[in-house]
Order: sequence, then C-alpha cells, then structure tokens
Amino acid sequence: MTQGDRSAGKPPTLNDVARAAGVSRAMASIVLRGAPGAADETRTRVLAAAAELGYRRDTRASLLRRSDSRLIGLVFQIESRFHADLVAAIREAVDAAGYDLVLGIARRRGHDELQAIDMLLGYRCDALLLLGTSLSEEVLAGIASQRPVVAITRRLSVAVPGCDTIRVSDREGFRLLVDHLVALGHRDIAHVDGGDDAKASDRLNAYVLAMEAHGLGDRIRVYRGGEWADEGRAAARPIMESAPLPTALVAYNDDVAWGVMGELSRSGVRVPADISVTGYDLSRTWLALPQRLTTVRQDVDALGRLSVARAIARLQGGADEQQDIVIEPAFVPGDTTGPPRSDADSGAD
Amino acid sequence: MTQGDRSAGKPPTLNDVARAAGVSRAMASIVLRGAPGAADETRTRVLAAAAELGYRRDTRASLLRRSDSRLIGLVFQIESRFHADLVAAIREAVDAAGYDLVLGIARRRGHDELQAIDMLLGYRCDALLLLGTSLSEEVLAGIASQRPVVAITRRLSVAVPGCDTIRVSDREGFRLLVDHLVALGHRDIAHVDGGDDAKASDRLNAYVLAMEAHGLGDRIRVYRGGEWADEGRAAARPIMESAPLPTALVAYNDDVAWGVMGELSRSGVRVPADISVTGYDLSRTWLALPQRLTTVRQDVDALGRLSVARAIARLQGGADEQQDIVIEPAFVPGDTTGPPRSDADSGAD
DNA sequence: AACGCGCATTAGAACGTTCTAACGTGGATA
DNA sequence: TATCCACGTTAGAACGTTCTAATGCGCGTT
Repeated sequence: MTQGDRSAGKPPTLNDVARAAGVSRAMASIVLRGAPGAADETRTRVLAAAAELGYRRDTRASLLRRSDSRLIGLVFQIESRFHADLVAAIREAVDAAGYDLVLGIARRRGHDELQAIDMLLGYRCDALLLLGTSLSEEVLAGIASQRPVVAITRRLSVAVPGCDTIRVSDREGFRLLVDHLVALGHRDIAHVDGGDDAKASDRLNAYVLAMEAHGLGDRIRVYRGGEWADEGRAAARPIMESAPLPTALVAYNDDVAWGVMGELSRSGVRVPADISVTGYDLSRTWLALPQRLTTVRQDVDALGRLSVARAIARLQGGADEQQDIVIEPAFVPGDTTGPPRSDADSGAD
Repeated sequence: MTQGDRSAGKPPTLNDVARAAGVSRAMASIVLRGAPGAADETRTRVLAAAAELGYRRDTRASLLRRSDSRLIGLVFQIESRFHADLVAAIREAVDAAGYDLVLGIARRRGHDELQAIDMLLGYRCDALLLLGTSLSEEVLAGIASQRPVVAITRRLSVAVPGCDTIRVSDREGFRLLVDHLVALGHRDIAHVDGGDDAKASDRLNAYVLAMEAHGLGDRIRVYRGGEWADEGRAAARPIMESAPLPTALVAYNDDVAWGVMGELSRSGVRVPADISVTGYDLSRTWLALPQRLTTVRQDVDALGRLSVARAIARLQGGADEQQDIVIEPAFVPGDTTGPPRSDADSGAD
C-alpha cells in the first residue's frame, strides 16, 4: 500500500500488470504484444489483469526499445484539399500494413517543411512520405541518406539514392485536357501556371508539349498562378486584360481553376459560355458545387497504396534501386468546358 | 575503430557527442537542451561536436525520461475544411507555447475517434484537444480522468470533471442570421440541420429560439442535413418538394450550405433570387468562389489560442474548476441572401 | 538411464535520454 | 586558516518497454 501508489495519477505499467497476473514482466510483454510463446491459460490471465488495471502500452518506451519502429512519417500541407484526400488514403494503407502514421504539418508557404521532417526524424520513423515537397534534390538527398523517402506527386531532376518518387503523369494529364479542348474547337488555350510550386515546371512543360502536338505552339500563353485558390483569383486580372482573350484556360490545379473562375464570374465573364476552364487533381471538396469542373483525376487511393507499399518494400530490404512510379491519369469531363464563342478568333489565321 | 561503428546506419547518440566533446553524457544533455549550468566554453564545444556528428535528439527517449512530455494531442477530421483552418491555428498556438503537437486523424464517419485518442494516450500526451468530438459525456469523462481534455466546438449537457469546452455561441450566431433574414423580409425561414452531428441539437435549438424571438414559431421547419456537403445536397430534394417553398434556408454549416445550393442551382432554383441561403463557420476554402456565402464567422485563431491556453493552464495546475468558454460569433454578409421573391407568401397571414 | 528437444517462463541487459545527488574547485567570508 | 557557497561537472539511477540468453520441465528417443 505504501509502495507503488497506482491509485494516484500515474498510469499502470507493465510491471503492475505482471505483478497482478503473477507472471514476469517479460511474460506480460509477450502476451500484450501478441507474440507467440505463451500458454493459453497465462494469456487470458494477463489480459484480464491488463483490462482490470486499464493498462495501456507506453508508446514512447515501446518505440525506444523496439528495433523497428513500425512508424511511417508523413508531411503534408494542412490547407490543401487535395492533400487531405491523399492523407486519408495513406492513412488507410498504412493501417492496413500494420504500421503507425505520424503526421507533420507543413504550412502553406512551406517554410516549415524542414521543421516537420526534423520532428519525424526525432521520432526515428522508419520511413518518410513527403507530399508535394518543395525541397531541393540536394536537401532530399541529405534526408534520404538517413531514412527511405518517398516523394509523392514530385519528379526529381536528378536521381537521389534512397528517395523514390510516385506521381501521376502530368504529361498525359495535360494532353488529355488539351485534346479535349481542341476537339471542342479551341485554339487559344492558355495556361495558368503553378507559380513557385515544385511541380510547376513539369506541368508547364506538359502544357507546352500538348499544345505543340496540336500545332498550336504559337498560341502558347502562360499566366502566373500558384498553388492556391487566391493565387488563381489574382491571375484573373491579367487574363481579362489580354488583347485577344484566350478561349480556354488550363489551370495548374482545381483550386487555382476555381479561383480564376470565381474572379472571372464576378466580372461578368461566364464559364463555359465565354471561356472554358479546366483543373487538375479532382479534389473531393469541389464536388459539392453545382458546376462540375472539367479536370483530371489523380487517383489518391492508388497513390496512397503504392507509396506506402514502396516505403515498406524499402524497409524490408532488397529494394535498393531508386524507383520512379508513374500512374496514368483519368480525364473527368465536367461542365466548365464547351465550344468557344463563335465571335472568337477561332480560325483567323 | 572496432567499437561503436557510428559510420553505419545508426544515428549518433548523446554518448557519441559527449565522447567527441570530451565531456560526460549528462553535460552534453544539459547543453543540448539549453539548460542552465554549463560553462560557455563547454557549451560551444558540445554544440560543435553535435553539429559535426549530425546529432539529433531521440524524441522517444527524451519523452520517456522527461517528467512533463510537453506534448499536446489533437484529434481532428481530415476531411473537414473548417477543421483544417482550426488545426492550423492550434498548431500556431501550440508552437508559441513551446509545446509539441501530435495529430490523430478521425475519419469522416467518426468511428475511429477512439482509436486516435488511444494512440495519443499511448504517447502520454500531457493534454488532449478534441475537435468537434461526437463522444458521449460518459466516454469523455473516462478520458478526462486520465488527462485534461478540451472539447472544441462542443457543449456538454453534463459537467465532466477535467474536461473543458470552448465554442462559439450558436445561439448568438443563429440569432444574427435569422435577424438578418427577417430584416430582409423573410418569414418562411427553414433550417437544414446537422443530422447526427454532436452540435446538431444545439444549433437546432438556436434556430428555434431565434425564430420564436421574431414571433415566427409557427414557421419553423427543419430538413435533415448533416455535417458534409453531400448531405446538404441530399437535403435539396425534400426542400424543393415542400408545398410552400421556404424563402430562406439556414444551414448547419458552410459545407452543407454549399451542398444545398449546388443541388438547388442544378435544378434551376437561383440563389438568392428564388431562395436565400446562409452558412456557418466561414471556412476559408469557399472564399475563392464567385459567390460569397452569407455566414457566421467562428474565429479559428481565437478558438485555437484560447483552447491551447486553457489546456496549458490545466497542466500548470491551479485551474481545476471545469470551464465552458464561449466566444461571440461575427456576422459575415455575403451575396447568397436577399429579399424574398415578391410572389412568395410573405405576409399572407 | 542418459540424452535431446520443444515449450513456457524468467532474469537481466539494453534502448537513449533526463534527473538526482553528489563531487571538486576556487573565491569570498568569518 | 577554517568554513561556506556558487558553480561546473559527473556517476549512476531511472523512465517502461523489448530483446537475448538462459532455466526448468515434461516427454519421447536412443
């Protein structure tokens, strides 16, 4: 009674359970972690004692002692709708694999992405998943030398040992969008780009390639956008001030597309009557709206499943060669695209 | 050379740093944690050694040994836009207070909220913040008996020792909305409720009270909604089939409002010409859209700051009485509300 | 009867950190 | 000169778990 005052605030420990069940601490550990090597009778006795005491394993101690942490770290941007969808999918996959997920938040402007990674490394996560990271290949190499890294929706310009990537083919995605618009009769198709975002140049190139494939190289026009809806809104003014208004806009992603459309709408420009707009991602959030955005679906479930699988493959060894997994996108028709206005300079030259 | 192969995968430990700096492990610990009691010369020497080796403190061990974990756990719904805003604000406040944040995801249908809490308790967080929890007072009491809990945007029907709450006054919020609509000339103001969500009955009551305050008790009408945009969309059909169409809808939150509006729009009902709609929350996401939702702002920065402050006050003791913090909401006019159509039965009786 | 094997169980070390209690040392005070 | 104190420093225990190696035991085989 005078020793081991469990009655107080301290949560019960493995020792308490062992004592209550009349076994050694080691035995209690074996039972509670479901390891083989305990008699059925003992097992039930220990479990009963644990339940009785309200025992809960101390994760800190467990992680410290374990050889493999079975912990996967994930850095994402809390403000991104697309990231939210992806995090949910990843969580599912990580659960299914029997791992635990530790979340690190990177805020919108991404200055603290490194801080989040630092925290995850502090927990000694087995592997790191980075969502839409904007870190340089050099920095990534430094991190990947410590833990396996999977960069999701990111392409590397230089191979980084220990760092795999997984992404949807932007080239294919933008080809689908431009094909669609061209089929509708558009030629003046402009791009609202991703600004400083990591994937911006990829998607810009994809847009350029798609345009050139249709012989529209001279119609290429790019407006500065960004990653977020308000950056899309900011792009509306220069667009509306353009001499011949483009008849279609291919935006960097869904959020930017909605931002542009919002501002255009406010100025009386109608979508798709006056101008067609496309997005990229298929974020679930926007599905509630009356208008369905013509966009390209990045399959978050597949991205989640495959990235987790890749990380675990690394951990279990025998997967040392750097991989760049590419998923094919799917075109999703909506009602923000239509034929160009007849008074637009469709086939002027 | 044969002992302590730091060159291998193992990250350097405090022992390695101490050895490299020629001090004891305890001294290295003091320096690296910025504790007082080390000579300046020693301090620089240890820091240099740590930097040289690329030392990073092992959070697991540190947490295990520390008396106070300085860890605050937060459970939120990854799919909620409003939660995303709030998480960002909380993160800010937790950072500022010198604590660390551990995130637990509850998925949309909330079945795994307990699982997330379990995980946070496993890390022995000092305190728990629960966002829009749907747990019963009984379950909350069980958790709050172990750690201080702050339930955010939640009201308790029974006082739960150890569990504080913080919320925006729904009563005041709905009063503002109904006042606004009545001032515009509306009388047939219906409510699209929160379905099974925890706050649903609170807001329903708030709506009823506001209606009665205007002598509109006989005009009270409630449609089943929910917490999410698609539940709002599902509410559109019964609304449109109503005998006299309500001239205004007060929705449970922004997401539901957008869902309802989306479906109404698709059916040719125009907002606000044919029907006025209001939301609740002021989620940042929707600000990009051309239409500004008339809604009520829940100040996420204040909610975040105050809830963290409350949790920390509990931890530092002397704050044992249960608190129910209420913040006043702010009316945010938008363009989804306007005067009712003249052919509606405005003053029929 | 001696041996080997599989099984349940346990003592004790280990994980990397922080805390407690002590130590030595120099300088100021009595 | 003896005493005290502040300060920098350290040895060693502690946190709660898991891992390693060993122990005892019953049973079938040689």
